[in-house]
Amino acid sequence: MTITQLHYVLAIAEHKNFTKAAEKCFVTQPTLSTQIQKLEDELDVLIFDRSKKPIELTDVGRKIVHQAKNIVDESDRIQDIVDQQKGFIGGEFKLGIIPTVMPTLLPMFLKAFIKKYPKVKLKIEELTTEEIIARINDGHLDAAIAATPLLQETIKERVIYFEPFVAYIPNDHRLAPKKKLDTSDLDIDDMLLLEDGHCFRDGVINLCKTFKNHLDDQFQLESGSIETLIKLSNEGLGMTLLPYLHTMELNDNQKGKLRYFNDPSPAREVSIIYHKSELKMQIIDALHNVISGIIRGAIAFQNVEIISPLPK
Amino acid sequence: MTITQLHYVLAIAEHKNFTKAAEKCFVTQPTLSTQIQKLEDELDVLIFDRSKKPIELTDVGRKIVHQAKNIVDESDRIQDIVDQQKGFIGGEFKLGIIPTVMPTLLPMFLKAFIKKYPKVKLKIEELTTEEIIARINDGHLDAAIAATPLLQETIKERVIYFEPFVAYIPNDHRLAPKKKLDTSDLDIDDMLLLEDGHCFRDGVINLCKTFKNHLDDQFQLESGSIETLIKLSNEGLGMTLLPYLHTMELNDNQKGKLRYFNDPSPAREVSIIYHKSELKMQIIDALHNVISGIIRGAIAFQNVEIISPLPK
DNA sequence: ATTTATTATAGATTTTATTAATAGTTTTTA
DNA sequence: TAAAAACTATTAATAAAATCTATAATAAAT
Repeated sequence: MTITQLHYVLAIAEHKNFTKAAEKCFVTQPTLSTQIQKLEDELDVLIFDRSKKPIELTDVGRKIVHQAKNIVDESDRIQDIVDQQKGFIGGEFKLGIIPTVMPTLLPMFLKAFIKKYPKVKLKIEELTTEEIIARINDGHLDAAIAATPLLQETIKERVIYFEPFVAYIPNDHRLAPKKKLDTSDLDIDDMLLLEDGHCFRDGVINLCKTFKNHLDDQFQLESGSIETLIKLSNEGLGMTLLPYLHTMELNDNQKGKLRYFNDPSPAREVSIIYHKSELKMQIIDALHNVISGIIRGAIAFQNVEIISPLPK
Repeated sequence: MTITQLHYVLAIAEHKNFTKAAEKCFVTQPTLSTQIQKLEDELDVLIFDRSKKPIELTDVGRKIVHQAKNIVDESDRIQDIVDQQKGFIGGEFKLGIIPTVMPTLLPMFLKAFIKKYPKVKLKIEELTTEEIIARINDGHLDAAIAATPLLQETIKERVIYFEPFVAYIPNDHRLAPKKKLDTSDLDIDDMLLLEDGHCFRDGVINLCKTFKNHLDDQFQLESGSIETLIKLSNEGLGMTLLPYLHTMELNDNQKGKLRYFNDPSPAREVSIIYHKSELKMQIIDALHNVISGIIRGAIAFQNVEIISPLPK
């Protein structure tokens, strides 16, 4: 049994197709077939059921794939150990970021990071929390920046900052006269929300639900971006809530519509999250250091109340 | 990087000598040298410091060896998974047994076990608890039978039975007239003990210490076997304590000298212990089942007080 | 029935691992 | 300090293997 064979097994398990898996492994399909057969001979079990289309795993196959993933992960860590020893921070690193964090946070730290760690090839993808969790678990992401806590057994979280919710209220709104808001002022029914799948949406709903038991499921309007929410609000279609960092680039007219919350302000917790196997931990450390160093200047709220980003 | 190379690394780390390691791996020394060099080239670090005699690990080397052990363990488990699937119980299995359990327990279960699982090649070694712990941790033992609890982070325990302590008291001893004993009757100073290193000795000391604060370190006599203790006691040199199973093969005259304890009788807990990685778990299960099935007929004490087998 | 998609097989080629013999070190011993 | 002993590294030949190209076989889809 070789580690290469295990890589092949994982690739086939993922693509359910010898030919595609072979491409991903940069070998020809017969190579893959032969190696899988050799492994199956050696173990004297069938790992794949080739009679089904697309190919399926046998029962033992499923367990073997799971174990193979362990072994491949653990063997990747040998290179990690060497890198750590040498103080080498480099290589490809796949980072996911949720949509409501991406446009504000990324410009703040990206330049500083690639300057400080030029050997890291960052591949950044905008993904929802749900997609991020799946991809961290299957190894397609090395880490991600998301709202926490996520209560995921297999994923570790390291808090970067707390970002308060700020209300954006049109001039004719019932709350416009108030200088500061309390969470009890909020009413989900005149709140503009992001569309389904955004955890910031779920955070806002959770916040409102704390003071309202039943949730009327027919919201008037939903949007895919915070910029749109602001424009809709300007049209008098309702108030909305913004993450603090989004308020920094507003013009003076828009800033006049902002209303902050009384302490403890509701806030979301933004963390760098990664698989519990802690692969590429040096790069995760580096990211955490760069981001929290930069964010410390821009945001420094202590007395906040964390709102869960999870739906329901 | 191949699993074979990792095996080579582990062998050299263990024997601190390329030539000996090569023998253990059933290859020639140049093969080993070449493979290690290839691995060192690939990782671009030195794993071994060949300037020292005997050879030493570098700092990274130590970490790599530790990780290599993980990987090799995890890859062994693939065969385990297959065996489990097939219901196959076989292969080599190295079992350690402490000296005070060996002569009584082994004859009881060995025959039944090899009859029920003829494909398992049991290799049994008599070892002290300390040796057992070391060898389970470094992988030289698959499991062992020892007195517990051992409070070892890396080792799991599965209780097989509780074995009461029984006093063996010469006719002229001050306790001889008593029908039943209490632990408070015991005095470490007229107790015949096994020599250092036996956990049964430590158990007896712990038992006596519960009622005596300071321990006089000058015992008159110490012996390496329980049979000798009985003979010494017959000579009037003091009383001694025996594990219950040892009392079953005494002759009638000797049985007359036995005194049992009032409930809850002091007892030792005898368990099958194994590394937390749970390799070869099917065989461990099989052993546990056979032994507890057999022991259930011979020993069935419930109301006992477990005495720790650990020194100090 | 024909096409398409997919895995298996065969034979040639390249790569890799292994060995035996030996060279080059370092350490031990006389 | 020289000789012997004990080790590891190197070399060259050989055996083993992994991989490739080309092709066959097979099953599903049209």
